[in-house]
Amino acid sequence: MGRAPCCDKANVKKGPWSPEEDSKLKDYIEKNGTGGNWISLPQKAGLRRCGKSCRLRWLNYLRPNIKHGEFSDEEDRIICTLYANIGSRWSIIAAQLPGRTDNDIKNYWNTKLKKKLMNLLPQSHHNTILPYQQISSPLPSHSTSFYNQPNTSFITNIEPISLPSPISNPFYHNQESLLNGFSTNTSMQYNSIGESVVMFGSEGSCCTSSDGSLGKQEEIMGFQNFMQSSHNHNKLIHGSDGRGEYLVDVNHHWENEKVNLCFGKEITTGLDYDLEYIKQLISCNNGNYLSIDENKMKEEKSMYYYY
DNA sequence: AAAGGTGTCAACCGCTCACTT
DNA sequence: GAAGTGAGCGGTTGACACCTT
Repeated sequence: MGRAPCCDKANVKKGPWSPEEDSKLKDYIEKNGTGGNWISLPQKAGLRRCGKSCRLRWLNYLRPNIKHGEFSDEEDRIICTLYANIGSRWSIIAAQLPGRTDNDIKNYWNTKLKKKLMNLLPQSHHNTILPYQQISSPLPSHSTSFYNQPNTSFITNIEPISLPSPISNPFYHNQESLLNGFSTNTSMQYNSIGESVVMFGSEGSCCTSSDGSLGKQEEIMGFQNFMQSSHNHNKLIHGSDGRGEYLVDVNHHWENEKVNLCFGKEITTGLDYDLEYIKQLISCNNGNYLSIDENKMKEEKSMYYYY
């Protein structure tokens, strides 16, 4: 049985929006809100448009604080980093760029940024800008050097975008001063990697028990302590494990309870990483939480801390 | 100047997910 | 639990602008 259409296709207008239609939609939503029902909105607003079309027009063009125009180098960097880590989850990437829409970012990536990166990379590196899931070769072990990890290592080293260089890469050295607020009363190991990254856990293995559970708990505790520090809000956290990498913006209003909730749920599920990660991003306070999959926690893992 | 090629981006399509009945 | 429904998402399309020959 096919699905019922969301609107009467024969009686809705398609194609570009006229200024009059824009005005009607904007006026209606400003006065009445969306009412949580896009399907009925066009009729109420006096528009011969599909509800989905109205929603898209509002979200991508009419709503307040939409940013149009050139993307900054910083925005480029964030897009590249997130794309390398989570792939084409444009809505999640958009959530990290205030004023930008997923459609905008998607178009920008497909038409400009991807080419920009390609032009900067030698042919042999072109596959490295693919998100992790699309890379056919296995993810290198964390026992290898930082810049041997795919994607993120070179992406985070761009300012503006530049090539990865194992020789010139300055990231891999310890720097205790980055660990402000990070409690060392757990036995969790950590490394700091240059001025941009702090790695939670050890490179080879951060587990302190054979099954990894204790190390995991300690890692979480350490992470929580770290995040509770006033020094460490509004930062990007990059986590990685044997199969994937992920990165989240740490909300300024990070709360301990939410961290517990988030971690606790994740640790007991063992579900597919990507799915759960996305769910966490969506469900946890504007998508600003880190998720960890238990099965993957048992593998080599680390979290990197960007600022 | 005209034709063809390319780039850009707004909008559409079809799908999944979450929620309700 | 199954079916129905709406919201939201990512991939794709198509119209238009601009560039090249």
